[in-house]
Amino acid sequence: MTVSRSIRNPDQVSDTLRDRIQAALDELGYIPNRAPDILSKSKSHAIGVLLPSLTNQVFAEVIRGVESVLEPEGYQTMLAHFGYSKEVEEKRIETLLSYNVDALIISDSVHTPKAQKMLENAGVPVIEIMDSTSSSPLHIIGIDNCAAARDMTQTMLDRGHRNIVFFAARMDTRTLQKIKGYQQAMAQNGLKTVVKETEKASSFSLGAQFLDEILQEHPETDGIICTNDDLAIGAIYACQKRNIRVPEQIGMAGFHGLDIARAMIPLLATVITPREEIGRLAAKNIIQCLNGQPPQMQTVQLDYKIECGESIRSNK
Amino acid sequence: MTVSRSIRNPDQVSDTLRDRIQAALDELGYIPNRAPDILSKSKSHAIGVLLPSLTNQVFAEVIRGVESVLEPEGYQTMLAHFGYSKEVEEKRIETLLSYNVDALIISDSVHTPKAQKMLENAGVPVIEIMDSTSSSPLHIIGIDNCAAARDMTQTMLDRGHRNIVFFAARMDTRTLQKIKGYQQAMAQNGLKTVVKETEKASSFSLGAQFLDEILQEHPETDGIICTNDDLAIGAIYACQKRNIRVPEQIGMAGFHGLDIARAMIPLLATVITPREEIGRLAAKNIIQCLNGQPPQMQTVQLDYKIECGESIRSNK
DNA sequence: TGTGGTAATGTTAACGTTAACAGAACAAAA
DNA sequence: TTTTGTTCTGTTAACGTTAACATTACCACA
Repeated sequence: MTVSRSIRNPDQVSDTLRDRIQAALDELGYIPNRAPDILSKSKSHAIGVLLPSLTNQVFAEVIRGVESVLEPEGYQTMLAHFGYSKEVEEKRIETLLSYNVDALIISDSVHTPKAQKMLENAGVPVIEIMDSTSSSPLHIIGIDNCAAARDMTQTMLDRGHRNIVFFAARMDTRTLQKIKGYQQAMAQNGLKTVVKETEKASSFSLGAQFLDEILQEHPETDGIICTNDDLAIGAIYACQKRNIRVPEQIGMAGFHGLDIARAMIPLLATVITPREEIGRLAAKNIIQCLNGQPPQMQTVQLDYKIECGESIRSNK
Repeated sequence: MTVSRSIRNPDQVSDTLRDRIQAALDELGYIPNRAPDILSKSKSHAIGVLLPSLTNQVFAEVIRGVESVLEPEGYQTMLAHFGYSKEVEEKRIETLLSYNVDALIISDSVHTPKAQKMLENAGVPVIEIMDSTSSSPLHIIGIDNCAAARDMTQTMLDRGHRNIVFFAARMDTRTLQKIKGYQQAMAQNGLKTVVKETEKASSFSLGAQFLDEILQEHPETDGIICTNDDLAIGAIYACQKRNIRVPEQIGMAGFHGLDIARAMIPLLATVITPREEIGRLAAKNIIQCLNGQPPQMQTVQLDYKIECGESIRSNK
């Protein structure tokens, strides 16, 4: 007990004893064990973060945002990812909760029934991030993917692109929202929609492959909007190989505004999303909950920004 | 106790009771608590993985490799990163060990004295990954970064590039090894070396900035080898903006072979590193240790591959 | 009806830390 | 010397699960 005190409340222990204890700790290389604390107080000082993918740069930046807040507060981030599979997500939720995480940040609104139940009974704060249009009863922090895609489509329409196609991948909630926004904008202008889709992960090569296919299936295509930058960049490279001029012959727009999109030539038209800010806000919200302050808002909707770059036609 | 048995050894419990228990578990949404097990057996069924960065795609792929092995074995991956800071690394090692991880995968050989001591006294298997030339006493799985950089430099020299400069960032062990390899190859050919370096993270924009600077400082430069693909790609875009022909005027080589490097135009010359394989092997090694089999080899050195792409001059 | 055996269920202790309380040591004042 | 107060150190119990052991229930057979 005196050792414990000497670590946590050093001034309650006499100088002599504290020095002797410290010497012993150093010699032994003592590392405190968190397990008993977790056991007796169900407080792990760890926050679970559940994302579809870690390879995806978008989520890497969300993590950075989360950690920038949690770390100075003394919380450990416990990462897990589920590869876009609801069944794996269910297992991951169970694992995180079994480690007694103090709160949970998740990134989708559709779950298996069992996962849904676990989240309801978790007994710890749960926050959903990424898409603000989610119908989930949880606290939500994200952007309106539907509106963003609608805006980007309208921007392309305004600049003279007509036969615009949507390239989708990983048909998750967010991609479905983007497709919806694209369809709304096209419908408003009385244009028909074409969506290329796959359950596969998005990648540069998938963008190139989709471009080849669309040239066959819809040679009239003069604009493409992609569910993310990878697809758009892959498609642009494929155009360059085929001597198709971007944006004169085909305009190209991505989503997220990754570093590469903002460095490449031509500069990619894209929707810049506040990924790091989403992570930061989610973490702040969690900290508030854990400190007993109920969070103010049910849903926090952040702004996105349409960046026109050089890969869609210029205004008029 | 009967509930515990009904979960772990269902056949030792009568059918009636098992059904009643299951019904209760379902109703309550029971999630087992790992803390007591961790406490009484010091077995968390979690493996700590400590990397410099998660944003860096290279490490994201290492993680994928690690998880592809650990997950089917029923182990949870506990990720932590330290942003290339030895002090943060020390804290992270302590945190991971305080959660009773069953093993540790680390990615550097230089640590603070305290961190060093913690690793020695950890009482769990520790494996170091990434650079096989490390002098650490631990089990090591990685590639010979020095030889890889030497090979790439020699390849560029063979193809007529002479005034080759090295672009470095994040001066970690691996980058230092690469610089060493570059210097060896240049010295063998009686050429003088120029290294641009910074403690900042590598990025596309840093590559562009370095290119601008080197054009000022060493206008005779006709080849650049970069510590990773990001820098090389940023530098190539900067060349394109300045109408400098790659590879005719300046040859450019990266490191790692990221997706984008293998999709872009011109195809980037790069060293393809077996990142996912490193992760897989490290995890397999850990599993072996935990199953009581001592690993065969102290150091496992994996192969890299020189990919010439289109960004260095063609052979003769 | 008891006897022996097996199948099913129950009890205890252990893990490491700390809150809450208990006790000891010491100094200063009466 | 005793009393009082303060500072320091010690004891106990709790957290949830499970291995190891203990007990009970039940059935078959003598």
